[in-house]
Amino acid sequence: MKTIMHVDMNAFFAAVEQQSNPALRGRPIAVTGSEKRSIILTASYEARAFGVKTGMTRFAAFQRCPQLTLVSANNRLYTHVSTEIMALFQDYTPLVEVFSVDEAFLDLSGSLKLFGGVERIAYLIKSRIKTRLGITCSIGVAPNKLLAKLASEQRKPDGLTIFRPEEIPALLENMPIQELCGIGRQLGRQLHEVGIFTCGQLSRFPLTILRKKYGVIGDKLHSMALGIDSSPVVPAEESSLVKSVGHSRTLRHDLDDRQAICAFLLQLAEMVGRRARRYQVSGKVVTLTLRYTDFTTISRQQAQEDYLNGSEEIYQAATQILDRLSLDQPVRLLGVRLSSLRFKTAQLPLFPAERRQYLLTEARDHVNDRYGDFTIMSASLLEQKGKGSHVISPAWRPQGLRNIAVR
DNA sequence: TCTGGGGTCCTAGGACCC
DNA sequence: TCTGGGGTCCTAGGACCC
Repeated sequence: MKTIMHVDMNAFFAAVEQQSNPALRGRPIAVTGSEKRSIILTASYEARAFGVKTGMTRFAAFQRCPQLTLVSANNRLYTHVSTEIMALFQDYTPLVEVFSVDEAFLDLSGSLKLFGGVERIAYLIKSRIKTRLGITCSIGVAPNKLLAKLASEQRKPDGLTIFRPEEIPALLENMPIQELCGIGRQLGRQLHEVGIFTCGQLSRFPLTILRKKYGVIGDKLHSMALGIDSSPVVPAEESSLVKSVGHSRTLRHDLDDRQAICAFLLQLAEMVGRRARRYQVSGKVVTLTLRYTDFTTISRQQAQEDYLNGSEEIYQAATQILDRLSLDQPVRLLGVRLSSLRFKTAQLPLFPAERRQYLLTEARDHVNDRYGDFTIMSASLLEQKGKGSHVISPAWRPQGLRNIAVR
């Protein structure tokens, strides 16, 4: 039987902001992107008391809490704090899986004796994070990741919940299904429709019907309802190669002018290309995503003849896809993604023209790494400089793709 | 002043080959 | 002189996570 711990920072972005600016402490604040059309990324507990939640528009948030203070997300600060926290976990086990910027799983099966039990490890982690960084976390402990995550959800903020193996069947019997990681709005609604509200009910529902309706997900649902999860805690150095790299952006104003759209695509292609080059991957498939004014969203992908990671090549591929689409409605979001990736060692091209382009890109990346994104860029990007806000996504992982270089 | 951005995985249909 | 199948790859969309 394993001992898995899930650590979840409480209102992470908001807590970090309140810690770094004492004037914000004890007050309802919310972290958002810098753009007009951005949403609430995280609300402080003071703001949550008013009903302010992640995903709300600023407008909706102010309706619920007029005295709300909005703070623009500070990506660098959060990654810095996150990296410190994740490093601290390493003191207790090398088996740390970073699940997101503010969450991690720790396999403590081999560390319990050394540190005197799981309660003590939880106490040490909590107090060290609190002392060093001034923020709190909720911790869940259970025999597997699914249950550890469920446990950490039980008490917030600053909670510690331990699910002992013998208590689990009783705990699950009346646990609402949507508390399980993997059952979202859609699945939850569908299961409710057939009268399944608790894990107990789900576990007794005929597996054959679940399979018929959900395929492999049906099997997964059944075992989840029983609290079964055999997935291992995978540290970054053992995690698999990244599958895709992409960026998307909601525009400040909807656009229907092809030239203006292309200018944004160039910016996105540059961001995608640069990240791919930094990770030393190239990809065979380029995907363009468009969201129209009415929110219908389409994606079109195209396999390329060769693996590529040059910004210009990605841009060309994206505009080729754009040419196939009609722009009968203004566009509110654009996205570019590179997938079917493979690890690619840097190799100087053979032909002079390509070689020149390669060296140019390398030099440009070097300058941009050193002096900031878009220090050197295409002339057509000039008028947009600074427009691309770099808001960190909560799904960001500190280790990123570090392991790729090892392969 | 309606509705972000980074990913992964699964499904279903069609093309194509044998 | 007809409607077989299996396998694989490609594509689009949607559900889920944070």
